[in-house]
Amino acid sequence: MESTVTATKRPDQAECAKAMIPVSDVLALIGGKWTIYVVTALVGGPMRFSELLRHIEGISQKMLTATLRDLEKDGFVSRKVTPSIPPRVDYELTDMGRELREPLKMLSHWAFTNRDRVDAARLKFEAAKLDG
Amino acid sequence: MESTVTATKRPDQAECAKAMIPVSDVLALIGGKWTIYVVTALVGGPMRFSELLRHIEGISQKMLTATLRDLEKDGFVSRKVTPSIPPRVDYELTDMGRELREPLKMLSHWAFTNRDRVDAARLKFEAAKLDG
DNA sequence: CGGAATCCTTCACGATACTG
DNA sequence: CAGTATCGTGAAGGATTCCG
Repeated sequence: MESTVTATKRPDQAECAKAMIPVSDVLALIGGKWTIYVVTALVGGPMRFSELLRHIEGISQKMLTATLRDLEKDGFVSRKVTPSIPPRVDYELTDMGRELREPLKMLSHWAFTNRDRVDAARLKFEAAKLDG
Repeated sequence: MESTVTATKRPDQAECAKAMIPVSDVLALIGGKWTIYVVTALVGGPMRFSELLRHIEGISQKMLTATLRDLEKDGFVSRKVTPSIPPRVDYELTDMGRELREPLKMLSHWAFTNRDRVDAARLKFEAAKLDG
């Protein structure tokens, strides 16, 4: 079956090269400074604009608006306006938005299990720099 | 055992809120414009600086240097100098760098299976904007 | 309340030139 | 060959003000 496979084949090279472009794309989609914070906040259910603003510490109203617009544009969140006085706008994750959680969980798991390795590498790098 | 658990608990909220910070960190680590290109190029094995420069289309030597420095600082790639004439520098993924492929594969898989959904959402968003 | 508009700062990135 | 140094640009993000 696999008698012709050589040890030097390295199929991952070409394979990953193709996959690289969409990865770059999705990174552009969720790579914004506040994107994952907004997505994560909405995982628990729909939220109003002002709720998000209070819930996500440090975000400005401008960036919240921009992030929500981008997420809406790409189909990750839906926007429902209730024309009352005062107006009410609810944001909610779409099905696709919720499915984002899977790859995000992978990333968070990786990040959590590797954070001290990264820290150690940084200290080592600093030390090596001082030694010359 | 779990008689006190209510239906409105939504454990994902708090759970994700904690995981959010490291996700944001790792996104900052690999969020650079060229980072995944460099990592992907190195998946096939060690490479010299000039090889990477030729292999990664469009990258400048400044950005390649900067990206490699960042990756080295965080422990994703190792740098081996051979003081010959002309000098030779080889870059290679560390174990941790190789482990990055798993979450990256998740992202690429997600991106690939969802790219037309994103496109559709964008068209719909554009159309809705024109309708007013 | 939920934005839009404006101004300003920072910084990532690109192009080019120079060096051990 | 493998960088460093310098300059310039645009986009991202922050603070503030105004509006329906």
